[in-house]
Amino acid sequence: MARKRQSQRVTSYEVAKLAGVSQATVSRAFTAGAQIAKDKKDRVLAAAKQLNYYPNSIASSLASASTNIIAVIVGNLDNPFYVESLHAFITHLQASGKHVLSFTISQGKACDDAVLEALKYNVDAIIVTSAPLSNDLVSMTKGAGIPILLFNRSSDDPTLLSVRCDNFGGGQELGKVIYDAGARKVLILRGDPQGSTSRDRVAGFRLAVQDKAIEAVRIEEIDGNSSYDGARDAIRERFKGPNPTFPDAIYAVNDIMAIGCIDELRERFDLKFPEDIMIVGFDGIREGQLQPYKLTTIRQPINAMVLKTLELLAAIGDEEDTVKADSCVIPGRFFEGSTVTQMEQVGTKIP
Amino acid sequence: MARKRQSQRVTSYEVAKLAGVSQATVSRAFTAGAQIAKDKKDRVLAAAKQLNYYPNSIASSLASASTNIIAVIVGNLDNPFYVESLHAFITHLQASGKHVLSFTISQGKACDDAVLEALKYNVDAIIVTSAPLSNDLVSMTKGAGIPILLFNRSSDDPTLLSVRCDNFGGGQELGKVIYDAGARKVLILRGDPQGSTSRDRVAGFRLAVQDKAIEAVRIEEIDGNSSYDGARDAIRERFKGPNPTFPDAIYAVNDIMAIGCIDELRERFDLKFPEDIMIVGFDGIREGQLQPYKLTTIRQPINAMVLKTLELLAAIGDEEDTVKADSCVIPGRFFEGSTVTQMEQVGTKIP
DNA sequence: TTGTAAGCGTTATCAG
DNA sequence: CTGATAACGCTTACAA
Repeated sequence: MARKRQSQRVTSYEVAKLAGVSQATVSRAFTAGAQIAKDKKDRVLAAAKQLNYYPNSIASSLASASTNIIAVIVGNLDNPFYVESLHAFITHLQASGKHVLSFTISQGKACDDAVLEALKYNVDAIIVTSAPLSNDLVSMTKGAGIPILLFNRSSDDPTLLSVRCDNFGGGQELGKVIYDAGARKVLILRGDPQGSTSRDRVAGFRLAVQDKAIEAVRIEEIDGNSSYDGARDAIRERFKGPNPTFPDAIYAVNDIMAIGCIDELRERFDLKFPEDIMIVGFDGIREGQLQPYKLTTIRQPINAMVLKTLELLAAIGDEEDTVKADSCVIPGRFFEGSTVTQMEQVGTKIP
Repeated sequence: MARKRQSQRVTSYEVAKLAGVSQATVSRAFTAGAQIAKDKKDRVLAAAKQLNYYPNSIASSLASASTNIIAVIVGNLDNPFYVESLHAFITHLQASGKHVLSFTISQGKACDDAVLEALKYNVDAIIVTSAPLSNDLVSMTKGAGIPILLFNRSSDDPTLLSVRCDNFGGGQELGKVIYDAGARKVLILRGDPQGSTSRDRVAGFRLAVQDKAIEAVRIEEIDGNSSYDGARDAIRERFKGPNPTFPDAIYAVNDIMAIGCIDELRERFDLKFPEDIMIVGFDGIREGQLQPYKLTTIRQPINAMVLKTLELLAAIGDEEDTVKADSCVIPGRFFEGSTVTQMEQVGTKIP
């Protein structure tokens, strides 16, 4: 049964032979914390270096339980927030010797295919950022014993762990700020109307405004597709026609849409922020802090969120069920840019 | 030799039993284009669905030659260009049933560790974007028979395939544009002084300017670290002190530095572009086209570059050596923003 | 077209 | 602490 050798890759057997030990000993030499005498280890490592040997992680994945691969499914790399998140995941996982298998999902599509692929590769965990997930797949991952974690989104399924920013609380904070600044006519730019994130951010905002509202506040909501272009389109549509009237403030549920708003309103109407309109966003992406924007926003603590996620992952590994979902909502931090100001100074173009 | 079963994952043996066929037949049922009778295949697939079976890619990777995993090593996700590139790689590879194992490298560090990790996982190929690579590692990948491709950078090692934009040509084009606009005093903001990319872009620019130069052009070069912050720092340092004099034009060898320049000069000196200073960048990242910038630049054809890269990969798979490196330099396209104008209209603050 | 069985290169168990 | 050896779940020659 001759079989063509698929590559010239050195195996632990060859190292073992050269070092004069068993293959098992070679394996131990490359396993941190394994029981092995120092001299043997040195001998093995020397032989390995001489032969240019490095362990075959695929073989080790097959033989052991774990691949050291984490699947990260990113919904939408057009939104810098997800880029920064992916970046953080790669960096932190790399630091702890794990690897990231990245998937992207086109807007609006379910991430079922990606999850299935991840399952095939026996990944240690699946992290889903912002994309819907079918119940079938969730149960398959459970069957496979592979943890799924949601990042920056929640789910109706309470058994699914999720790490996210306190979207409701952040929305509230922005609502207060906007109300206190004197805005009484507010336009909200929603993201994905299906998504929990947008919903919570809007709900928090509305609650804060209503709590405060001795004076009535008129709120209008439109959809901005969670994207720069979507926001520009929505704004263009909303303020088309001659002599549009503008609100006192705009609340975009994420920064990238806020930037889209600003660009569109500057370009078409030469509006000034905050003099003509106030605007706030949510996320704290870097673009929002570029000099022409200096956007007032809630900064999501991406690093803390990522670390929390990895912590949860570790916890799941240890004990099956002691994981409490409560602690997985992390507060964002208000960031004062220069797109909100006291209403006295605001000269809106409203008749 | 009892051994604890590591998971409840269904194997092809169980499917085989249920379907009343051999395990090999199950394997064939899941292999596209395999020789198998339709009725058997249907039977197998039905059994698989019933048991929630899906193939184990790790096992298949071990048994076969290929993992269907491509390692993509990204130097610097702070630069949106690399983000867009990574995005394109993930998208296109996903479309052809491959997977992306992502690595990032901290600024200035070699990507040797990442390459070694990739080798351990027996990836089908390694794509390196912008990070230095030691010769040892290159020879190791050769030994392992794993192709390495450079993306957006070249190397002294002529055996290394590389796909990149025509940096020299793009630099030339920008040089012409700047000269023709009337600039005679130019500040160049370099990126990584070691890197081929920055070097070629500068060389092309200088050549074009010298070719044209009936009038002498004064060129000064400073380093911007290829980053937004680096550019701001460099500009701040360069124009510190009272009454600085400004050049006619700035050539930042990438867009993200150009944006940094603009922000810094706007914030500190309230300069207008192009009225006070002209500026051009290179890359064509989305940020450069935001309304406050509208940066004149050379747009790198990321998609074409990525497709070319994957094409090369496929070619390497087929025939070992027929790959010609010539065709791997792809021209960029000049994009006219609004940061260059005829010098008559330029009123610099130079005494 | 199908089944049999020998790898693929590790890890993990167990006996020494 | 070390070595022998059985998995791990698949692919693939080869025989039927």
